[in-house]
Amino acid sequence: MKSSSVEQLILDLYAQHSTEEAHFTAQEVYHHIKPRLPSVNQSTIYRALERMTRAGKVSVSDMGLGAAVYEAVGNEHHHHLVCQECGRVQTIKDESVGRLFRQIERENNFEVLTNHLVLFGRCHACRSKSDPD
Amino acid sequence: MKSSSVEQLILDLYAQHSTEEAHFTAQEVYHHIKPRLPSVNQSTIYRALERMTRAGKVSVSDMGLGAAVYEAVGNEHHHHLVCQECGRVQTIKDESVGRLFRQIERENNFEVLTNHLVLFGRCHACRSKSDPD
DNA sequence: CTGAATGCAAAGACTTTGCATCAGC
DNA sequence: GCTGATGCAAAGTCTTTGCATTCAG
Repeated sequence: MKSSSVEQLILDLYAQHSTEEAHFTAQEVYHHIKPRLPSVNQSTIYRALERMTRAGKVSVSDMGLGAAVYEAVGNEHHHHLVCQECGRVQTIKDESVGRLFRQIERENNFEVLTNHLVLFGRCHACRSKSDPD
Repeated sequence: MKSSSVEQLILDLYAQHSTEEAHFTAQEVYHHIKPRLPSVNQSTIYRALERMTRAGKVSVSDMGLGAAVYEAVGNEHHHHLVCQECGRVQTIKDESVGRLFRQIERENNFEVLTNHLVLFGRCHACRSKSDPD
């Protein structure tokens, strides 16, 4: 099936950014697309993102921003560490995560579809600042 | 520091449920507390939950309900598998998750504070139904 | 022609906030 | 009296939805 023009623009947006850093809220996607397609409406963005999520083209997750973030689904899975104090986001590539998911699938008879793990905590800088162990 | 009466009622609510199943949205907490403390206001619940989260008494996570869910922080960490098709929630206790978190902490110099992992996917029943591998 | 995608406007849901009041120390 | 907690009402965001229109096959 051919993608709608909006879907293509969304994919272009992701293509313009490094895979690991490209995670946008629906609102951010909207503000990026709007200048390229001035007639576009917010609801169209929400509907396109939902369609693409169902189709496995993008994944959605909660990074603690009060809004869902979407990113393109690529071959390389990666995960994020979000600092609750300074908001810094670190990207980690960790095969261990995939291994754990496979193990959980086996042990629980459950197909894990989450492919983007977001963990919250405190980054090194914030730990050094407030609580020098 | 002494807890406010609202905090105590919230803790009571969690005490009344098995630790593993007690995850409520702020709205659900409100509707549980309201009959016990009719004067209570929604904003008080939100403020109490935020305070308790900061104090490490409850943890917050996104279970795909469109609202944050809060649960009491206990000694035993547990995690949830949420079926995207039927909504079923499975609880898993998995030391592997804790081990992975510790490993991520070491490798990334980051203190992981997330202690409740939520993974989305398809449960056994839904897999059998729609896609008998 | 028919189903999917879109625009538009409105509504819905969750959450936050400013301000006044109240309670505890 | 001061600080934190609460009530109240309003606003702010994010997101969904109903309906009419347009687009593609």
